[in-house]
Amino acid sequence: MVRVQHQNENNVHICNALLSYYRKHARILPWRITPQQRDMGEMPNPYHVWLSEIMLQQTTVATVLPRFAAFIQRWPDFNALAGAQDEEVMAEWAGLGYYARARNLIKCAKTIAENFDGQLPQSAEILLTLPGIGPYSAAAISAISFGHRQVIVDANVERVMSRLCAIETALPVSKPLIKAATEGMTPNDNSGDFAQAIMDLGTAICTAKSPKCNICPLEKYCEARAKNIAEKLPVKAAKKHKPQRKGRVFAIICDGHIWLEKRAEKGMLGGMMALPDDGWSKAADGDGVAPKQGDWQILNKQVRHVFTHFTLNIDIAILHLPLRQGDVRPLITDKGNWWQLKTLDKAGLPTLFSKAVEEIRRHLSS
DNA sequence: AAGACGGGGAC
DNA sequence: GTCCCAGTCTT
Repeated sequence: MVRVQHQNENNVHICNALLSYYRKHARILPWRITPQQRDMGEMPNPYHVWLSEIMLQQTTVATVLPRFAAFIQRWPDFNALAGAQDEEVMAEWAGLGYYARARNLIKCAKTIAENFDGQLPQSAEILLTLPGIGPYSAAAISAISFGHRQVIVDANVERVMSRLCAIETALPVSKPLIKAATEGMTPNDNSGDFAQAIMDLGTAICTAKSPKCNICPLEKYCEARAKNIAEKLPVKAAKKHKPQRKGRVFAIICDGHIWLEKRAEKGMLGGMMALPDDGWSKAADGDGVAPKQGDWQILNKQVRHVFTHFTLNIDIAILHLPLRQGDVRPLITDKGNWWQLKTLDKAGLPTLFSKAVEEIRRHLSS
C-alpha cells in the first residue's frame, strides 16, 4: 500500500537523522562507548550496562553518576557483587530509592554468578527472566551490550514518538501504538544506539516541558510540531491525589551510637537499616507508641518527606540509654524486634532516616 | 488495569 | 508547590 511505503521511507530518514545526531552529540557516560568506538568493533562492558540500566530506572543520569562510580569501584564485576554481603550492597544503594531494585540487583548478580558463569546472558528472553529486569531493561541491555536488534521503549521514546506521530491518545492506552511506531523505525543494526539517540534527544531537545523544536534534527518530520502541539504531548492520565500521613521515629542513643533495625525484606524501604517507627509505614498514621518504655523526649523540629504515594510528617523521639562497658548485645525491644548498635551516622540509611539523624545530631550538639 | 514503590532536579 | 524521570512487580 502507498501509505505503508511512504511510512517506511520516512522512517528511514528519521532513523538516519537520529543516528547522525547521536554520532555528533552523544553524551559521554561511563557505562557507554562512543559511536566511534562502536565503529571500531568495541563493545561496552555488559556488567556496566546492566548496572546502569537498573540504576537508571526512574532515576536521573545526574543522580546515578556518582553511585555508579562507587559501585563499579567496590564491585567491578558480577562475581564480586555476588560475593558481597547483602547489607553492604543495601547500604551502598541507600538514598537511591526504590530499594526493591537493590534487593533484585543482589539476586540477579548471584543468579548470574551461579547459573551463568559470571557472564550476562545475551538474549532479551533470558534477561527478562532475571530479577529486576523487565521488558524495557531486557531489550535495552541486549541491544546495547550485545548488538541484538530490540525495540526499546522508555519514557523518552514514549514522548518523542508521541510527538513525531502526533499521538493524542493518552498514556498508557497509547503504549501499543508507540511500540508499533518504534518497531517500524528501529534499524536492524545499531538498535541500541538508535534508542540511546532518542534518549539523548529527549533529554536535551525533546524535553517534557518547553521542547527546543527550533533546533531539533527531527523538526521537519514531526507531526506534533506541524500541528503546534508538541508541548501538549504525550497526554497522560490524571494523577491521583497524594494523601498525608504522620508518624514518629525512635532514636535510642548511647555514647554517640544509635540503635537501628533492619526492616523486613518486603514493603516500604524493605531490607534497609532504619530508625524504628510507630507504624506509619504500614498504610496508616503511626500510633505514637514507643517500642520500649522510657523517658522519651520529643524533638521540636519535625521532618517532612515525600514518598511516591504519600507525604509524611514525622517527629523524632529520643531516649538516652546508658550502655554497660563493652556491652554490644543486640537490644530486644518490647515488640520482640532486634536492633543493632551503629555509629550515629546518616550514611547507609534511606533519605528519610538520614534527615532524622541529621536533626538528632543537630539536637545533641546544641 | 491499577497500585506500590524513593528521591532529586527543573521550573 | 508541580511535574517528571533509561520501570518493575504485585494484586
